Amino acid sequence: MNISETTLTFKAFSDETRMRILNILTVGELCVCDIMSILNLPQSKISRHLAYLRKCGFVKVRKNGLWVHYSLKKPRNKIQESILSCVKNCFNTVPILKRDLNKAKEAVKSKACSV
Amino acid sequence: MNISETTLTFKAFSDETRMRILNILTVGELCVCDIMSILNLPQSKISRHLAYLRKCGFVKVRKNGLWVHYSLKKPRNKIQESILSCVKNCFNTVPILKRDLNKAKEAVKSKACSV
DNA sequence: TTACAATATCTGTTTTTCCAGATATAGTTT
DNA sequence: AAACTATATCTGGAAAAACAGATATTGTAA
Repeated sequence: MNISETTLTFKAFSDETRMRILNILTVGELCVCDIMSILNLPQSKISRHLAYLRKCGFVKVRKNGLWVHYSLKKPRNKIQESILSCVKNCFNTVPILKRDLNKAKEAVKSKACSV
Repeated sequence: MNISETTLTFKAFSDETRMRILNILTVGELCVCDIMSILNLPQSKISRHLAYLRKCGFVKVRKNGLWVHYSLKKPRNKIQESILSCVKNCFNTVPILKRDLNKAKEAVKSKACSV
């Protein structure tokens, strides 16, 4: 574990859009269009930040036809692990993150039904 | 707790210099000259990042004559608290942070003796 | 094979962040 | 008060990151 890997981990969360994306991915796998509609942000913005998160190894991708599904990767080290558990425990104290999370749960639930 | 405060918390740790400063402050109060010699970085660089950390409420200042002593503030919310405990638990897996920490402990110890 | 839909990437621009070196400020000592 | 010391801030510039809108790519469906 080196220091630039460590700062990278924090950088992932130091942008509002990425923080919101990482937050909602804690409920499970989502496709880009889900993320767009949950966060209500333009597609190119979402895609750009997802590319960032992919590059620094925070999320993984599953392609299925036209859809690209994103989910959180298993944490690779203690720091990522500990920060992710922080996300899960603390972020419901931030209104917008809490709201996003509820929408995300609905999206995941309705998906499970339709299968 | 709002979201920009949250991203700010992560931004504090998303720069190598600031991460190293926050890391060594976990051992106790240090003055700017201590920090300079522990991290071996130019004074203006340290000062600039300390100003940043001051502004976003991570550190507090105690002036004593010519010296300015910095220490960590008590965490203001669950997120800061949880990240700081992450610092204390995880950062010894990062060689440079571990080394910094040992130097910092010496600095604090020798200070305690001279009083 | 044409049209469409989902996602990714490119473009040009603006904003933010970081830096080294210079200068300013404000206590201390002589 | 002059010289010195510790620290803070300013300057100008470089690099990185962000954005919206346009375009490209790649499956799918007609």
